[in-house]
Amino acid sequence: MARLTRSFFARYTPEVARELLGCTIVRRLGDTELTGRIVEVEAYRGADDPASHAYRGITKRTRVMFEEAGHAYVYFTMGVHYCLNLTTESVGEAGAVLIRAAEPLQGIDEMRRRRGVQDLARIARGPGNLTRAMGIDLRLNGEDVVRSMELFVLAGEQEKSIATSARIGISSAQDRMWRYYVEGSPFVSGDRTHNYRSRTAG
DNA sequence: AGATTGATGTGCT
DNA sequence: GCACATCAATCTA
Repeated sequence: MARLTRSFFARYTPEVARELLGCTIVRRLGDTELTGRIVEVEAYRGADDPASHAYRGITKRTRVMFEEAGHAYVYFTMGVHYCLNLTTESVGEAGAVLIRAAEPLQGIDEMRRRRGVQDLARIARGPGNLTRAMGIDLRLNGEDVVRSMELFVLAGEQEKSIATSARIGISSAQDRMWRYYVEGSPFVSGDRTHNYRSRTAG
């Protein structure tokens, strides 16, 4: 499968988010290649999205969300976790897709070791767990995933059964169904409440 | 300069 | 359901 291009990312964020489902995220660490099929994402935009880090404009942290699409936006949260986003939209328009969960494909033993759990379904379920499994931290903030050899995304089959819900851990903009996930996948995070409140779409 | 606040995960109850 | 680990950016003054 071919690598995702700049023009794939430089579009309306919810559309990019939906189409990232089924794509393969690749993390190269020297000889080892850690890969997973993306099964859960969330879309975040800018001035029109109160739930977004970019809502209040450009800051040191959110700068990358406003620049050229197709870059990694990595941030640290709760004193413990890193979260990986891929930037979207045109230059000057903020946008990013949070990668929330993936189905492990290659380098499973290495990811098990990094996570310290055996259960395949738990290795990359949840944004903090995914980055931990794949060795992603602030050093990759700003990485150009269109050109990088360390972190990139391969195109996949378009998912058929996609469900949506409000974004997890967000109190504002509850009416915006900007979380997308593969319906029924055991690799998806979120409790029964979140997934019950969702609806099929696509 | 100091305080506040998380786009979380786990383990215990 | 709830406590807690633990840090960087942002907010407040």
